[in-house]
Amino acid sequence: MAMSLSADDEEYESDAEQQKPPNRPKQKSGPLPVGGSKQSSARRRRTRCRKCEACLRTECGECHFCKDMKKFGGPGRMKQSCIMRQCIAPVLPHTAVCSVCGEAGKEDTVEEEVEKFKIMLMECSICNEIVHPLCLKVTDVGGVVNDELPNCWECPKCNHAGKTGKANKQKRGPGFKYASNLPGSLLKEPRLGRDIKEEPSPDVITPPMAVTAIAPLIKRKLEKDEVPKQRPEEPLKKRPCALASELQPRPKLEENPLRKKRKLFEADADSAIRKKKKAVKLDDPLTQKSSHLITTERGTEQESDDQEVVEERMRDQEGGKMEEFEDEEERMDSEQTVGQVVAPSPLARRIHQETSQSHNVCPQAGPSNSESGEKSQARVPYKLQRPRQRISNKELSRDTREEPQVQPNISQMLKTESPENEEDGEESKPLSNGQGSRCNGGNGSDLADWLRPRREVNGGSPRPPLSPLGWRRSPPPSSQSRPQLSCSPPKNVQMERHVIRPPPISPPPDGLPLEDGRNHVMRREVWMAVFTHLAHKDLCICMRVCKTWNRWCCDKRLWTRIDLNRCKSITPLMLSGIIRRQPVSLDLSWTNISKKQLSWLINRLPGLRFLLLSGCSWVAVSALCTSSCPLLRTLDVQWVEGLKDAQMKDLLSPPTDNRPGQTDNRSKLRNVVDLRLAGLDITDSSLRLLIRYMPLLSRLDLSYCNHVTDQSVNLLTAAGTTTRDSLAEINLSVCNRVTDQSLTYFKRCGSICHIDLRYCKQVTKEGCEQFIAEMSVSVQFGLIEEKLLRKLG
DNA sequence: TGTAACGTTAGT
DNA sequence: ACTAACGTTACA
Repeated sequence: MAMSLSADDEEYESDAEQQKPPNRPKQKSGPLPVGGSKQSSARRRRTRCRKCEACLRTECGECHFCKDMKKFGGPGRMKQSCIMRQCIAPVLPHTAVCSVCGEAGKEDTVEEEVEKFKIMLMECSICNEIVHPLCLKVTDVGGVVNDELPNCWECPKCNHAGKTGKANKQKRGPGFKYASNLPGSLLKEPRLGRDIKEEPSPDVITPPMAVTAIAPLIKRKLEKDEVPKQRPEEPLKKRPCALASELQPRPKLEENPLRKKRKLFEADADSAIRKKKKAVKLDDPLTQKSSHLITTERGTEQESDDQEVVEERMRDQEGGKMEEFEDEEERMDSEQTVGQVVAPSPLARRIHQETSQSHNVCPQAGPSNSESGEKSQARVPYKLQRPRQRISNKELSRDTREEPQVQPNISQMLKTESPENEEDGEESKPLSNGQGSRCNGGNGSDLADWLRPRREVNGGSPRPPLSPLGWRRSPPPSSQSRPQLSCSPPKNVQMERHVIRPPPISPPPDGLPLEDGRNHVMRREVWMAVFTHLAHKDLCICMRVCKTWNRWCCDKRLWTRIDLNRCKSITPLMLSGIIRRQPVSLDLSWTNISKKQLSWLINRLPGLRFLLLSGCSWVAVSALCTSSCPLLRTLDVQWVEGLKDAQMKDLLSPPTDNRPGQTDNRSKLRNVVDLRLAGLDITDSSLRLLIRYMPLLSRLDLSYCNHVTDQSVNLLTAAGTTTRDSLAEINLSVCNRVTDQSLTYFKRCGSICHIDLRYCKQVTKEGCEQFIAEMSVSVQFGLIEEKLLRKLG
């Protein structure tokens, strides 16, 4: 299509219509029949929940889909929802009815979760049938509820029949919307599903794989009203199974990622989880009071599973030498129940310790302490592959129907996701938010992991000396090389496999449930006030205390600024943690973040205002060329390796969108106010671009830019330029080609109030004094330091 | 294999 | 009737 539509007018659009764009599908009979009858393959189209954060957002106007919309001047051919508004929990349409009794869902008519489940509509991800579980009358087999999607399960019939859903052309399951239309690599994950490979992703760690039948249900229900959890796409493929598949063979899931997690109605439903365990058993999940059951189960199960995991882990990880890391949250998750606000049980602890290693299986595994970036990178792929191999082997030798292969994973998830699981229990009432817990669970630790190690890293890793100059000092050019950039950008980062999930939306619980069932006297906001004073590292520790704190501490208000400066390696889990916390400011300076990772990040941080990428590679920074971050105010790309004029052009130039209707000539960085270009080999040609595309530029750091001259300043302050009026602060320190002449140019700037010319060999003290004298007529400047001029008052 | 485009459904 | 957009198809 690109070609035929390359003409770029809207008018052309009509022509195009007539001419029939290349991609126009041939006429087809039309998608799914309505009515959701029992025919398999007749699927009810889902619709947005209207409640999740994504649904509540307004269109960004910037994404691929928005640009296609007529309202944004596009041709309106794609007909897709704004990327920022991809519903995380698409629901069944209101018109959906039970294929057995013909009636709608009636869960609103009862209070009890178990009852609700029986009369709510459930859509089978395999046969697409929508029914009230109660109408099925099938009690001998269990249904498997898909926690990822509201009202979705594998009905008892299909489950019992061993259908895999794959039959329906690799179905993704209801509500699983591929973001396939999205350009770039950002959203590749969905597709992955197809090939089975579910990769470990941050989210994976938190999959809600339920374990028991009813509990999950209950939980899900609760969540449902609060907040939809994840995105449609992920559910299927990625989330649930990712970890699992990675870790071990999961024939079935593989076939149909959608399927999954919990069994209902099945006496031994839980078997899935405990398969290894076997010790504990649920009677009838449906009728059981899940709470303690779950707890109990967990206890034992965990233990055994953990061991298995460990073993498995050892095997997987050569020598079992993983980096040590603390999975605080995991511990928290596994050990504590909602009500428990304090100390984990010794047993739990022990288990945790024993199994801590296993967690490393997850790609997240925070920053490796001593592991080199490369190493850690390599690790990922390794894991990814491993499982596959195993899968095939096991598949061959095992009854795929069994869920056994899932165990280790599950146990892991239990550990990591525990909050959710626990919630399943009756105790779940307090939070009852799978999503929240999930997020918190996995993320708390991830962050903790990286925050902690970071310290060490900081201490030991080579760091360019700080410049003596104030103003965002920057590492001197020559002296040191950029920290491990050499081994930087992870190549095989599986970003593609990451689930795209907005931050938690459900309101966190307001109270802190105690063991006695009551709430702590201090309400959430009070606690939050306290948390506000904690360092991130401490917040991470707090996140281990209990689920409630875990959620509270993940509040984005506490994470407006995330600093990963010089963090050795950026792991998937960290990325996920970042997304969840939705920082306003993100410092990734001197990290080896890859382009894909950065792209993935910024596309998910709509509120990002400050992005610091100094010392990163241009390859990574180039992600800004293709990703949208219209609200970015501060961009720090100083000392970016390979960033020269040509790259600056790529960075600043408006997107070249040839599609009809695309006439946005504005730069993606048009709202940048503070730009840091220290240490770059850029010339006036880059400055011209700045002048042209950054009309709001107020602070500009050109220190250590050896190509900057008086002429450069002349350009920036020339009549007719926006910078002439917008520039308030400029740093030209260590720009040896700048002379006193530049000072005369600065007199033209109406807003200038800070001029840093320190260490500029050709700038004289006399020149500065003269500037001050001449400016004194209108503005009083002073010398803060030698060659450092600042407006007084 | 990636994704633009489309027919049709869901909601107002 | 209209808009939004889901889920699928087919082109490149």
